[in-house]
Amino acid sequence: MKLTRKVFCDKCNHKCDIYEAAILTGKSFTGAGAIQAQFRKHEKICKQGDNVSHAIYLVEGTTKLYIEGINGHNIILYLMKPPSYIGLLSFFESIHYTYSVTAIEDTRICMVDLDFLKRLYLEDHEVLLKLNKAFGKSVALIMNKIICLNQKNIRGRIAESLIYLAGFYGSNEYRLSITRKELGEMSAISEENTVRLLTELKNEGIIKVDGKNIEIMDMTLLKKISDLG
Amino acid sequence: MKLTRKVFCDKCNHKCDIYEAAILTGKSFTGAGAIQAQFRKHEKICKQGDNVSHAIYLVEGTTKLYIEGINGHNIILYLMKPPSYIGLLSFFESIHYTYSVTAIEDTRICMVDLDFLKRLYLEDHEVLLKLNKAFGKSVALIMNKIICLNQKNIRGRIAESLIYLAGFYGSNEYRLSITRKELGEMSAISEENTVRLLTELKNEGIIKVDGKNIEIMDMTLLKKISDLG
DNA sequence: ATGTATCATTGATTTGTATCAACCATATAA
DNA sequence: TTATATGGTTGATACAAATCAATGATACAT
Repeated sequence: MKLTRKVFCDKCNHKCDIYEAAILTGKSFTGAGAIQAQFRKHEKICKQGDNVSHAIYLVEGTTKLYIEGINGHNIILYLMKPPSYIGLLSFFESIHYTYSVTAIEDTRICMVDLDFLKRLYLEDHEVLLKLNKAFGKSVALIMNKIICLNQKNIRGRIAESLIYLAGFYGSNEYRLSITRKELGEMSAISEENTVRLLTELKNEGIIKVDGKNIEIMDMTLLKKISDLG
Repeated sequence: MKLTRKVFCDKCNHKCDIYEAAILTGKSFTGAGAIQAQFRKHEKICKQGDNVSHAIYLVEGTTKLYIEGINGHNIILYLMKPPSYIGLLSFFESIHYTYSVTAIEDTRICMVDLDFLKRLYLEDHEVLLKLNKAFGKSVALIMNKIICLNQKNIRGRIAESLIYLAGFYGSNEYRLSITRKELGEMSAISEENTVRLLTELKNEGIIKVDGKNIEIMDMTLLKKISDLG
C-alpha cells in the first residue's frame, strides 16, 4: 500500500493522525488522503443537497443524521457516536447528500478523500465489506423507521424512540443530548405532543423524567406500547 | 474469468441464458452461478425477513417493492421494471430482506448466487460501482419517500404518486398496473380516500380517469399540488 | 442586573384522515 | 347458473394529532 500523501486539517491546521483511516482499513499505514476537522454544537457537518467529496468518519462527539423536509420540518433518522461513518449512505451514489448531519455535541471528524477511499477499496476488499455491512444496517434502520412513522400512533412512536435512545446511550437511565423538539423530530411528533407524552408516561410510572434525565422504569411495558403502536 | 458452473432454472428447468449476469458484469462469459425463475401475477418473489441467498435481477415483467408493516398494512416504496436489481438493498447487508417484492405482472427473474456475485465483484470492480450507483439511487428515493409520506397531506402525496407513475410508464397517459388499494399503499392513503382524491382531481380537470386508465391533463398544476403538499 | 433567545409546558381548538357501512361492478369458481 | 371473491365508489362519523396561544424556566449576552 503506497498511500503516502500527507495532509493537514483545513480548520485547526493539525496534522491528521491517520488512525481513522487505519480503522477504516483495519491496517496501519503512514500518510493518507485524510483531513481532520472539528465542529461545535449546532454546527452542520454536511448538508442535504451538497456535493459529496469526502467520506466522513466520526471520531469524537455526537451527531444527528436527519432529512430536511418541507418548511424547516426535519426528520431525524438516527443519532451517531464514534466510531461511525457519517457520509456513508451518500458515498455510494457519490453525487449529493440525501440528508444532513449536525453536531449535537462538540465533534471531531475525519474526512477521507473519496478518490483515496476508492483506491483503498480497490486494494483491500475488507474495507468494502465493512462499508457494505454498515450501509446495510442503515438501510434496515430506515425501513423500520418508515413503518414506525407511518403506522404507529404517537405513543408507540415515542416509546420506540425512548427505547432506541436507551440502546444508543447504553443504559435505561440516560441524559438526553437532544431537546424535546428533536425528540419529536425523531418520532415525527410535534414538540408539544412530545412533552405531553413524556409527562403521560411519567404519570403512568413507566419512565422517570427530570429535565434532560430520563429513566425507563418499566421497559417491558414500554416495549409493549412500542409494539402495539 | 473462470466461472463455468452451469445451472438450470429450478422452476421451469430451462437453462439460464446468462445474459443477465452479462449485464451485471458488462462482459459476456459462458456459464454462471445464475438461475432463472418465473413468477405469476400476485406471487411473492422475495419476502421481508427471509434469508438473502441470491441477488435477484428482474428480466421481464413488473414488480412492486414494499415494506410489510403492522397488521397487513403495507407501504409500496416503488415499482420496478427491467432491467433492475431486485435484491439490491438487502444484498449489502446480506442477512435478511428488509422488504418484500411481489409480481404485479407475470415476471421472469434471474437469481445470481451471492457467492458467485462476490467473486464477480472481486474480479471486476465495475460491477461494484454499478451496484453502488443503483443502490444510492434507491436510497435517494427512499429519503424522499419518508419526507413525502410524513410531511405532505394526502392530496400532495397522491399527486406525487401520479407523477411518479407517469415517469415509470414513460408517459402522461398510462394504464395502471396496480389497484386503487395499491395506489393508496404507494402514498400511505386508505383505499377510500385514494378513490375520493382521484375523482376530486378528475372533477377539477387535472387528470382524466377511466377505470385503470389515467391521463394527466395539467402536469404543471399537479406538480404544484405535489410540491405544496 | 437586565434583556433576549432557547427550551419546556399546559390547555383549547381545529382539521385532516382513517374507519365504518353500504353498495355496485366485474371476474372467477363451483 | 348461481355463488363468491376482488376491485371500486360514496357518504357519514369518529378521532388522533397538529396547531394556536399563553406562560414559565433557564441560559446567555450586554
